[in-house]
Amino acid sequence: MSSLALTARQERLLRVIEASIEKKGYVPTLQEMALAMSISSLQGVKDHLTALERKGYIRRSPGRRRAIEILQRVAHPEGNIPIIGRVAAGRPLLAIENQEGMLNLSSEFLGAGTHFALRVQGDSMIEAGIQEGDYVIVRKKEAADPGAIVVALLGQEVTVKRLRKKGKVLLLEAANPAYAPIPLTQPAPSPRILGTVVGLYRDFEKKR
Amino acid sequence: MSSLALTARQERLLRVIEASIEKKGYVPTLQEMALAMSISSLQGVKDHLTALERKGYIRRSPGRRRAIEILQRVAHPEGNIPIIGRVAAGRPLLAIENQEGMLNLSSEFLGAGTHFALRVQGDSMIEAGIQEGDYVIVRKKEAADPGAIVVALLGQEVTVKRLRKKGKVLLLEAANPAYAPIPLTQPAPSPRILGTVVGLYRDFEKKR
DNA sequence: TGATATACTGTATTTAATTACAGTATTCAA
DNA sequence: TTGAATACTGTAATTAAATACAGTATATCA
Repeated sequence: MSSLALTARQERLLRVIEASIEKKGYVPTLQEMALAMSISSLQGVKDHLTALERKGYIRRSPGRRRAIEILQRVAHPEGNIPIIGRVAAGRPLLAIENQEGMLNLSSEFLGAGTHFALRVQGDSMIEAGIQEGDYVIVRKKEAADPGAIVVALLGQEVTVKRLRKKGKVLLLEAANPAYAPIPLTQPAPSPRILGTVVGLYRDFEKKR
Repeated sequence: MSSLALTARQERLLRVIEASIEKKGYVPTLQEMALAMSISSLQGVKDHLTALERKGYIRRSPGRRRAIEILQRVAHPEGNIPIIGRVAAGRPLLAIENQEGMLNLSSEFLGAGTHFALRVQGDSMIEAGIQEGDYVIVRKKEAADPGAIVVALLGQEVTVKRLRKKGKVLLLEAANPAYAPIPLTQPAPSPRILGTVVGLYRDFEKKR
């Protein structure tokens, strides 16, 4: 199901169409697209649409007005958060290595900010009701308050821990007492907080 | 923000439009609406649209094609599951008494069937990782396999329990050993299974 | 080095889809 | 008891918007 890559202009147009559907609820006209893309001729827009259709991103019904069906989105819709499989430690700060899927939550539950979901491995937070296989919903944020459950990068590994303050030092503490707490002021590679856990989703059916 | 009530035909038309947007991604034409409504004249459809606009359910841009914006939905969109506050025991089988909000999950997580969400009260399932305040996502189903976590109606109360089979009798068992198991073959009022717990959502922020 | 894709401008034509007009039949509240 | 809203049929006129045609320029690949 891998589609051909889009050029910058083609992707831009697809985003314009997606934005109109998102905001207004209907497909824009060629003239509206041309305006949004700063193209004076409708033929320019049409060429892009033809390319988008050929590449499998949209489907048109010839002749009919505004009959563009989006088969494959490029922009994340509002409230759709990516489930990431692996977190890369390099630059940019949080590169999404392989996106495993999407989790859609209504935005009133998410609040502001950028979110991602992560599948929990291991049982270090079992005492806090977070089990292996659960998806934690994380808001990207490099600082957090003591007491909050955070996602932190320890070298190459990503862990879910509770942030604690012991005197003056911040600790990453597992809810399971079998794991030792890790001070945040550790020598290289220093642990880095990626975000705060704001939600949790568990699938009782597809859990393996 | 209370709008005027819709007649049966007006509501039907609004559902037709919503269905097209949901499925195809764009607004249907008057002729398509007429076909779906079994109306032979476009004027009939137009009259309904005028009524829908006057009542504040849609917004049209005069003259422009397929420029219908839905301001207020009547049907639950795909993947949007209602969070119910109270479950009524009477008829219909599961009347939604007061809807507290909506939880939107992408349908690949939900699978087929009708779903609703319920806020967990009490700690009877704490051992299974289900805490007070969590939202359990339930698929409506009157039967369940032993081992599944179910939502059952006990008289006027709704509880989350695990279904067990002991010999020939089915039991509703709390994960917390402090609670005694309840046999399903109990005298009146007999417990009734409302559905199977297929998912769980926890909000770490708004939890009170 | 010629073929093919991208990325447009500009005008003319066509048609899908809305709008307009003229009616009919019920129901319901003032 | 009449006026207003709902719920349509049927035809004709209009126009928003897609399509068609004829170009230009650049980049890339084989």
